[in-house]
Amino acid sequence: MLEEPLALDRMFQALSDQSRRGMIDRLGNGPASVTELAQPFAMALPTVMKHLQVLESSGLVLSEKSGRVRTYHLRKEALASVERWITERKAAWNRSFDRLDQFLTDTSTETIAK
Amino acid sequence: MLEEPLALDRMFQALSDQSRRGMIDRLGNGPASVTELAQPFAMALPTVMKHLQVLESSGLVLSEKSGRVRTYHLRKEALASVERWITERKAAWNRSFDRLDQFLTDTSTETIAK
DNA sequence: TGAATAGTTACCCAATTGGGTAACTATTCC
DNA sequence: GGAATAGTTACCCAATTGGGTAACTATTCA
Repeated sequence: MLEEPLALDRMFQALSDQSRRGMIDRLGNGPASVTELAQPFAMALPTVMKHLQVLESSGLVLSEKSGRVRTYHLRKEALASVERWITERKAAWNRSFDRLDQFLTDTSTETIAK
Repeated sequence: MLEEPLALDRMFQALSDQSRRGMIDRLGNGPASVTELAQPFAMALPTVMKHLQVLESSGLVLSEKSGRVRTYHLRKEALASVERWITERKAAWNRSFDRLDQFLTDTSTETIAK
């Protein structure tokens, strides 16, 4: 339950690059090899590999190699933990709005009560 | 409706640092000055300012200065656009699961039909 | 008006990042 | 066994990042 802050660091970092988000989108359609993932990008293969390593070390993606082909696939639970961070914040913000509402209500009631 | 990719880059980048996420958490409780935001951190003020500038240029946060005090506050709509990116992906993934389900169903029906 | 406060600017520095080439190691196919 | 394919390793490079110090400019308060 205790979210590792460094893991979140790496996930947000991994998501902060358009190309990497593109690779995640591609993987949303199912597993793919390095070459398939590289195909839409005007990048040298080793550069693509670095992006994939960033994604894998963030935990958003996994790979295993069979023969000469390495296949990547999504780890949806990881994306879920990013989502959790966001929804927790939204919840907290709404709570503090509620407190403000309450304060305003109390204040105007008092004013009326005078 | 067309999400600016570079804006997302900057938001995810801004969220990829624990200290910056801490400042966002603090701002969830209401607006705060630079000094207040700096208080929990063992960082020099100019370092804190850089974090705040990263947050502001990502659009997650806004500030205005009155007298000698600069006050920061959240821009919740911005966090919402990060959230949107994530929920869109989740939706897409579920759709591709549905297709897989359909495929498996069709296949087993065929097999039975033989 | 002078001291204290709040923030800002101008730099410095090492580590990381996102891009690249060249050369290499498996695997697989004819 | 040799060529083609898929990926990997070892480097290089400039720009960015996350930290810092020193010195400065408002503002506000006594």
